[in-house]
Amino acid sequence: MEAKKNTVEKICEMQTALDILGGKWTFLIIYALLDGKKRFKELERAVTGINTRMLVKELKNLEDHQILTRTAFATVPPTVEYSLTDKGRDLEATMKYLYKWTKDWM
Amino acid sequence: MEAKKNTVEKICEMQTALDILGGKWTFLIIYALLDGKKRFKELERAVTGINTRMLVKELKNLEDHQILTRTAFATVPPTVEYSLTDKGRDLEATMKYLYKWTKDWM
DNA sequence: CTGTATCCAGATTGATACTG
DNA sequence: CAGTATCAATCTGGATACAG
Repeated sequence: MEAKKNTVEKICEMQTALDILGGKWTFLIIYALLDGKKRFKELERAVTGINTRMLVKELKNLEDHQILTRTAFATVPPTVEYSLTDKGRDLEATMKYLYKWTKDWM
Repeated sequence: MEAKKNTVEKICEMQTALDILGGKWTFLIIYALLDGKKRFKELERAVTGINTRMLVKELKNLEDHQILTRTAFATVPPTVEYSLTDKGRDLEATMKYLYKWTKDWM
């Protein structure tokens, strides 16, 4: 019989998740991809204020953790599409409630 | 007639919220307070890995934004209690889904 | 278009020591 | 217990310049 996890244990688990998701831009990038795949430039436009260097870095981070996938096409000029994996899309509920909170309180 | 907000606009709104919530420890502190008020030392123990300086700073930040309240009692030694406001407690759904995601995928 | 590389200033974080 | 103070290390932002 498994004991119910206490708050401290839950926080430790969430810490692992927030190591990945806790970046300054991470949530916003995921949110931007919820309505479908986007190209690099589209993301740069969607996530207002981010710069190229940070976007590259965050995308790499999220790809490393299988939250999104990167697909490159050998076109000229290059086309690269980013889209959420199942793991990434599963954050939709979290995002939806975070946005609701934003609307209600900000 | 109000047009439906597009993703870019929503991201801009969420940016304001994430300016407050996006700190490295913010979500964890709020999560720790969801099951009731806690003292400074209790929070320090609950949020594994945080140090005094950051906890002070984040608590101040969250208090400034009316997400939690700070109540000091003139005892020896001092007692200070932190608890969520309605605004803070309204993040419960977001937290619940974030924890669910953590359990499912980490 | 999709990045990489570099420089630099400023903000954030962490460890430690100390106060009332 | 509940913080403050201080210093060093790390992270981040913004402006370029440039490559495939």
